Amino acid sequence: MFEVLATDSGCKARAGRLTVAHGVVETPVFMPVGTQATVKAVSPHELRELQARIILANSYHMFIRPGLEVIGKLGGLHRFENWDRALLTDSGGFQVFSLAKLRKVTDSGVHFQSHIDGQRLFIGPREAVRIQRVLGADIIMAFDECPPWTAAKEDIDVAVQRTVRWARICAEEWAAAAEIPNSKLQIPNHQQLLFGIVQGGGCAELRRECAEQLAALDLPGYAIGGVSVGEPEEEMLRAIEYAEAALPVAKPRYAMGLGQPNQIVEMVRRGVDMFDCVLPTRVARNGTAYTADGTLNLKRAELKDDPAPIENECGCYACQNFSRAYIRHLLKAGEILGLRLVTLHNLHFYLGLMRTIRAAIVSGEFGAWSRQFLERYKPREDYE
RNA sequence: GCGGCUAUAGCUCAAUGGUAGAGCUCCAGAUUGUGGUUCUGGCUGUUGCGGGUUCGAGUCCCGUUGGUCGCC
Repeated sequence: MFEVLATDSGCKARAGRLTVAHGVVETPVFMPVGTQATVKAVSPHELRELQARIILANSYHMFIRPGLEVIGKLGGLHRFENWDRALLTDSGGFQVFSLAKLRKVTDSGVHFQSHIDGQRLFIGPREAVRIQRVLGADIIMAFDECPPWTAAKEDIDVAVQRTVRWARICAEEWAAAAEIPNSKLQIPNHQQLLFGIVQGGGCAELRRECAEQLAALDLPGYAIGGVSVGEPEEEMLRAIEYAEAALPVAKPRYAMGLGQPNQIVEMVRRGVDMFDCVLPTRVARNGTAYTADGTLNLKRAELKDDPAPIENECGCYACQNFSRAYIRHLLKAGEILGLRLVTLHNLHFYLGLMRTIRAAIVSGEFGAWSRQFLERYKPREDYE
């Protein structure tokens, strides 16, 4: 299912191939985020044209709306959203911690209130796997506890122990291919790959311990979670290094929720294969485009009569057909096309970046290429 | 023509006779397992104009101009 095809001589970057039920995914890969069974502002047809090979959806959101019965009845998430390539669902762990109003965490799972209608619900490791079996994604995620970056070390320790315990239960449930109530969709177990999630905050020992415990389960892949939760960039990269060092080389590594283009290059260098991040799509909706030089705020007054495309060398639909002046006008006027064009551009940028990275690794030029890229790319302001 | 009301930031409007403000717009930022949201900053005034009263006037008085409503 996963093969490492080439490894850089100067760092841990590798080019790989991940084979799942709905196709082959070449890594390093960026996965556009489609939380509510849609990558916001773009159609599946456009995603195919952008050469997206795998996208995300979110169990938590699907579970509370429209609900599993609906998706089960409509034949699973692939058919529901008309996406025939690879699909990954997040377990809902993160959302329970970031969105739910009230929640009570016990060793068996999390009791919480829906952020939509206040309905009281429960998700634990077994529930998370069952939900994701109904949804039917190619890759499913273990149910984890994602504490805030600022949490005390004891609390992070508790989260790590729970996350490991829950991962074992998820693996059990996954292996058992249990009956799924209310589902017409029966997916053979081998068609869904379960990924474990490493927690441990900024603590080297906890990251290592968590990664080792999960590695012992011999899951098809591993994610690094508990990042993109407000930590400074350097600490984030260190957390990635701690986790990566204890993960099996032969399995894909997925950095959850990350990151900026320069951060992705840094993480590829550290051996990460898979990424998802809302930035290219979210920031597009606020009028910001990614370019090889950094971000460009398209609402800026100085662009009001600029005939140039967002980015000169870009081959995306927006850049091939429209000026900055026009796109700025659409954004200022609140027109939907503005959001769509910037989203298409940003996804084109991210997906193209990954193809370039992969080609550089394969040809042995990744070290030189990445230095050049990081030299030119001016990141957004530091977090604080 | 007569009478009433009214005139304050680009817009809509606040401000006991005591340092002219708010919302929106505009400008500049933020956003990392989603947030078309939201948040943080910033610019802008001969208070229609001319006089007067007062220690002090956006505020009170007189005149004037524009707007608006009503009446011959």
